[in-house]
Amino acid sequence: MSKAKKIDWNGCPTRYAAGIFGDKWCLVILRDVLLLGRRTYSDFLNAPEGISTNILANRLAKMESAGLLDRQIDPRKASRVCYFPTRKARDLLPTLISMMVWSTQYDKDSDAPPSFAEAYRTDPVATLAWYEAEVDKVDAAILRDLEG
Amino acid sequence: MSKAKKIDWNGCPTRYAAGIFGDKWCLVILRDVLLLGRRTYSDFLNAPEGISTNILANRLAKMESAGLLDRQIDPRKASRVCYFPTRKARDLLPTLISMMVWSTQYDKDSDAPPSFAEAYRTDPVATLAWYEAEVDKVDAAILRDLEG
DNA sequence: GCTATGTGCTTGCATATTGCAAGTAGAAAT
DNA sequence: ATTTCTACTTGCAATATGCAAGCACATAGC
Repeated sequence: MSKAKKIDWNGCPTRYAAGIFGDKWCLVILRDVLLLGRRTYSDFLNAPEGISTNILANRLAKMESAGLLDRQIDPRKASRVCYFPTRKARDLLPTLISMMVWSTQYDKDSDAPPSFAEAYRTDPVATLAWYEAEVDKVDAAILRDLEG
Repeated sequence: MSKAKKIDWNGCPTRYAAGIFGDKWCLVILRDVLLLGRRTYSDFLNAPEGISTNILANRLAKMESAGLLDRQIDPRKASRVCYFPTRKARDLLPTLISMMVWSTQYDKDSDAPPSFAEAYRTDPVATLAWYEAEVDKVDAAILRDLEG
């Protein structure tokens, strides 16, 4: 007899995106993994925002099953787990950057250098390419290390 | 394990953006007001997502005080209230659209026509300009009516 | 004026989600 | 052998949400 008025969050592109962006912790983890080179549980835990351990575990699982993070155990040090951004996550870089450009414009207390938004406005394609390359570099370095 | 080089700057634009994007209901209202021409409390209430009345009132107040919505009472019909997107909100259009392009790429059940993402990828500037113009048209029509 | 309806909320309460502190399990280091 | 490190899990109190109802004020029709 369940009325099950559960709405389908797929379909509408905004709703679908809200599945990740509509959660501040997912957003912060996305930033960490795409822009700050953080990869491990404790990396995320030690971010200044102060996520709590249960929420972190919950979000990492959620983002892994959403196909955004790739969970890999270090073969030479099994107590270490790395979360890598998938292509699907990397494809969110333009959105993240666009969001950050907006923030630097409207947040009076923003510490981000004006050069960031300026670079993006001058040449968005090149700026995005630079960030993409940075993600690649970080991933390559960590993977190289994992594989020996 | 070698220390991965971190992209480093002092502030946190992601956190600021998370104030709006990190809440699914704010995102939905933003979509409604920027892309679907919804302006009133009941417009938002009748959206298929089914926001509840207390949450809607709470988010409208939050978004108004965040400078995203401009609350205006119809001078000729005082029971009607319109929420207009501010410039600050309009400047989120590129982020919203970028997010939606990503969704249409990854949501298998997406309702959005492929032409949407295609148009954006072919000519992002023109596509954004078109959406901006749409917001202007809707606002102009409502304002013209309000002011007589 | 009197009633009905429309519009934009507020209130109360059950349920769900979160934050915090503590604990646990399996490596790894000493 | 014991401590520490890393990645979690668990329990519980606080907070946020969903749902239904109610409320204030404003037109609209009679």
